Amino acid sequence: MAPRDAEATRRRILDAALAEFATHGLAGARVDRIAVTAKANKQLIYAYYGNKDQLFDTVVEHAFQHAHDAVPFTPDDLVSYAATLFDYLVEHPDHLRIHEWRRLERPGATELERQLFNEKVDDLAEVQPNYGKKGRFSPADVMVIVVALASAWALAPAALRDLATHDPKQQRSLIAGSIHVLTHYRQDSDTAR
Amino acid sequence: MAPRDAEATRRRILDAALAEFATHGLAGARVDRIAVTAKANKQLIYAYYGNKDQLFDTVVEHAFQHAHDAVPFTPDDLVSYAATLFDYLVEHPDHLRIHEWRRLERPGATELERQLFNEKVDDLAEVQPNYGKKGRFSPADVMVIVVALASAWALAPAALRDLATHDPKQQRSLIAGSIHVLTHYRQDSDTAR
DNA sequence: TTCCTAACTAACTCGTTGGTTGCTTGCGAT
DNA sequence: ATCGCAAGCAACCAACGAGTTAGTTAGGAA
Repeated sequence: MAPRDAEATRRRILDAALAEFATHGLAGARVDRIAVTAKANKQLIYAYYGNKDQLFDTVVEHAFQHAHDAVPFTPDDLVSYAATLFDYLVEHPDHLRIHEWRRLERPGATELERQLFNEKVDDLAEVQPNYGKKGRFSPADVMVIVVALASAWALAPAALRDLATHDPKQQRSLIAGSIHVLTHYRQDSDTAR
Repeated sequence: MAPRDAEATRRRILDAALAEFATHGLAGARVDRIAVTAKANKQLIYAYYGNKDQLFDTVVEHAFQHAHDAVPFTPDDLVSYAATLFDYLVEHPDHLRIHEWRRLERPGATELERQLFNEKVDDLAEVQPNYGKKGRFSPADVMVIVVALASAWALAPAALRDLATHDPKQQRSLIAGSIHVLTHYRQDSDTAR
């Protein structure tokens, strides 16, 4: 398995690419560095993944699938879903960064991504059909809030994050609490100024 | 004012740099492109701003100051603060992008940034001294939530954003409503699973 | 008018980087 | 054993891009 194992080499390259792209982004990443980290010849990167852009796309797709598999969606319990998503982001900061780079450097959504979100939103709509009313949260808007809160501390400006809680346990507790409140105490009047 | 106006040239370069960095980031930006856009000679960029990195830092600092001036902080009315912040982000997508790039490519906070956030958090602590209790939101944590919600739609994954409301008015209403609920209905028990 | 300085410019340098080429090496089938 | 082919490699290259240099032009002061 050690020598001449194409599959293992592919994986080593992909892992190295994930690390490189996560820290430097698409434009900042260096193919040579990926080759060194992966202990693979540079040419193999091109042989297996085409070019830098395609390699990046492959990394993104993998990260997405990985996250989807690791964080099961529970439309009837958004509190624990947010908590699980939060835990995932804490444990895989590289994946979060990859998605940020991707949003900035490669706008647009892949088919897989679209499909996974559609699925989630549909599941949510089934459980909470009343969301759809005017002025209320649509299922997709609910997801937006959930995702935003789960990544709130991770995405906060450094200067602010330094002032806030550093304890992940407490962060998760605050996120879960917020979502609990939001899903149970809905305001009736329009957002008074 | 047209010819040989150093101040105007400096500003043109800065504007061009903002646009270039906002779309391509630090690593992806091209100094030559900035020079062309600014209708200035490349050397002037180096004469006025040192090098690419310093130019980027200057742009970031300017954007930060601009946002701070445009969005007055109202610690006693977080709902309207969030709404105003949201409006600013909608009207200045470049500034939001610049700050994202900055978080990814130039970690760490500048002195100005630290100072502005300290100020806000202190103001908030004064108005809401009870926030500090254990398990509750500290002022900084409140700010984290407010910022996260104000930028929730802007930062959502493309595939999800496509499914959610596109109407900024409604987005703002949902943001304001969420913050209203969060600041008025605090949960008592610890985030039940 | 003449000088001096600041604003501005064109053309170059040179290290870097994505991508390629031609070759060698090991492994499994015949 | 040997043939065929996929896996792997070192060296190369053209293009690019940050930063520099040596010079020209405008405009105000003496």
